[in-house]
Amino acid sequence: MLLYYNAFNGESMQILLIHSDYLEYEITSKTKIAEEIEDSLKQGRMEDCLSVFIAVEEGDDDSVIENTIHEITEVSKSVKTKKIFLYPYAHLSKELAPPNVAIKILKDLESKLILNFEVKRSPFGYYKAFKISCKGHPLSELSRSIKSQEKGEIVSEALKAEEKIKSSWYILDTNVNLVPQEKFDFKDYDGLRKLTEYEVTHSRKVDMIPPHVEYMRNLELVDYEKGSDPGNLRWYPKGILIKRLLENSVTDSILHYGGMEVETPIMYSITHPMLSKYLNRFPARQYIVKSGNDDYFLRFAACFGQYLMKHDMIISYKDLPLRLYELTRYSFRREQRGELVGLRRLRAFTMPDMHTLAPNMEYAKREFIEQFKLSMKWMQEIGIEYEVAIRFVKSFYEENKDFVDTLMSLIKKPILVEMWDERPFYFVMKFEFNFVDSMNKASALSTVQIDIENTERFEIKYFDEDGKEKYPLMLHASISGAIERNLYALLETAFLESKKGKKPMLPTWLSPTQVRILPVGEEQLDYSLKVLDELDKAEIRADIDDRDLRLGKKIRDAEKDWIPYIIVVGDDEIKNSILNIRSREDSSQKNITINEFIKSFKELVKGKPTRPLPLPKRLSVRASFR
RNA sequence: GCCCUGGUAGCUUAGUGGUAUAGUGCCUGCUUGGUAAGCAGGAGAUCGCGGGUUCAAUCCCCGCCCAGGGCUCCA
Repeated sequence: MLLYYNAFNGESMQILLIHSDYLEYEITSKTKIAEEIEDSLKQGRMEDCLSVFIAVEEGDDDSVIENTIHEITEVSKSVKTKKIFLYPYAHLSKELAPPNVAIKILKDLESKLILNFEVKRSPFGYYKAFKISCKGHPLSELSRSIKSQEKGEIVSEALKAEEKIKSSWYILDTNVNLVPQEKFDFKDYDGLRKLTEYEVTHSRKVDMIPPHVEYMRNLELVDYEKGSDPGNLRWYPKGILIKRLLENSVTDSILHYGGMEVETPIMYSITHPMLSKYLNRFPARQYIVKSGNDDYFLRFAACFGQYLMKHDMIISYKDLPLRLYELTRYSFRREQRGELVGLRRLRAFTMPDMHTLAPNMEYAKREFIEQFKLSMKWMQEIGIEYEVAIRFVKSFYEENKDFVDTLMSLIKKPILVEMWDERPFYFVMKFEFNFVDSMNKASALSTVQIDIENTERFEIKYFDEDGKEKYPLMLHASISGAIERNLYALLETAFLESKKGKKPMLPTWLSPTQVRILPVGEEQLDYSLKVLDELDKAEIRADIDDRDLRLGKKIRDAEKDWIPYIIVVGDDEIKNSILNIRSREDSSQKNITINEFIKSFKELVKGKPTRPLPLPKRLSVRASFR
């Protein structure tokens, strides 16, 4: 099994630090476990250095390296030296690591320390004569135990491989020329410039709480939940309304496209042979759940359940393309603590996940293009601006340039391209639609990938015309990307608009309260309730501010709630059977009849799903969630 | 996960080695009003959690938790 746990308490690397006037050594003889060395390493001397004697213990792994560097750095600061002498010294421990592990850790340590220090290392596995002179001041002799990571964590091979993979960055211009990223003129492409900077150089200069985090909490949509693991949120009624509308909307579009909706378990056995192999080809960290004595991992997408389902299916070439779809509530990824932010990066998130089987690459490409279009349509429907990134294995690009032409003819703007020398994951190509937020951070929403290895791994087969069983190709698609991330993009978009001087708001079809009725005083309440009833019958989410407050106050509260339409009901309106309506979008006021309003409103939200308001309609009896 | 910064009523926040402001929200009463905040009174805080130093800790020290930023990473 390729998975590994680095963990378990107890093991630690032992180090002894001595601030020395000098340390010198000379090899006397070789042991069986000696590393190969050059002659220059047979003796050595360093002056005014921090001598670091090290014993790598059983169970130590890479995770001790950073901690050791940290310790050495701290001590070197306090004794004010930039010279480090690493000296393997087995006698510090009774439970030594295997020699190959120890050598690797020592070398890694050396190569990382060398970035900030002058470093010498004596060779591993030799008897050596050495002389040392200890400075003798209070801080000059220190010993430390460096622990491995304490908690069990599974790091997939793909995650580790990703660190090593070489990629090149280009911009595909509108003439479908591949321009090296640094040579492209970004003048008219600010969003793409930000995406590229983010992806290539990772440079950003920001120092503020992300606007969407303030919004999500202040609007009583979503909040942090201290009682859970970080990155698992609590959703209030208004938030869940928006979430459900987005979910229903994307599910509808996928069902119309031809996805067959299924539901699969959220946890799978860690020892299942097919699954554990796949875990290692996916760049994510997992949650582990115990059931009795068995370990299960929480799914990070709908892949597992759908693969296992497809494995058992009997599929003819006539049935292709075959698309299984699930809205994963939830997908779990145990992201690093420091990566989690608001709605942008979570440990539990909702994602529509569709897997399409295609008999060959031509077919797969055709599907890819259709799903690319479907994603474009989604982004357009929720009104989010995005930048396109495509990632290829180099050889795939060389063989499929025409395919790229087609994508460009659809998107008609420059695209960021990442090209891999070799294939780090299970896919040869993917696209993403990236949203760039108010802090110039980019994150992926829609994505489709062409997978060339998993049908074989999971023994997913179809019967071809010739009656033989074959492995199809498979596309992974998340048409909208994570639903939470869609809301993040909507809120950040609202913030970006507000910076331009517009009032921040959500699209009307997603606004929890779409219309608020404000009776000027108590005498208008009965009439106002009738108006509310009419709107309710028309399936418009309306509520009424029947609290004993001044009108100005009620208006202010409605504005703070980003309500798209405010209706004020006073004696004049009642007398003339007319509604006074203020629109948030353009701050205009209109006097129209209720039927006119309903008609224009329905026109505006045509084709969009709707749900009732999940809160009391009278504000006077509505509790606040925070 | 590591590094940096922060955590004081529901929310926003002032402040201090001798347990603490204010605004807002909430409750009560008064008021009745036209497009972003009427008036008054009241309740509301183990100052994130645990330990240490001290006669005394919300404040100083250590550990932890949570959040934001950086590294890293992605739906």
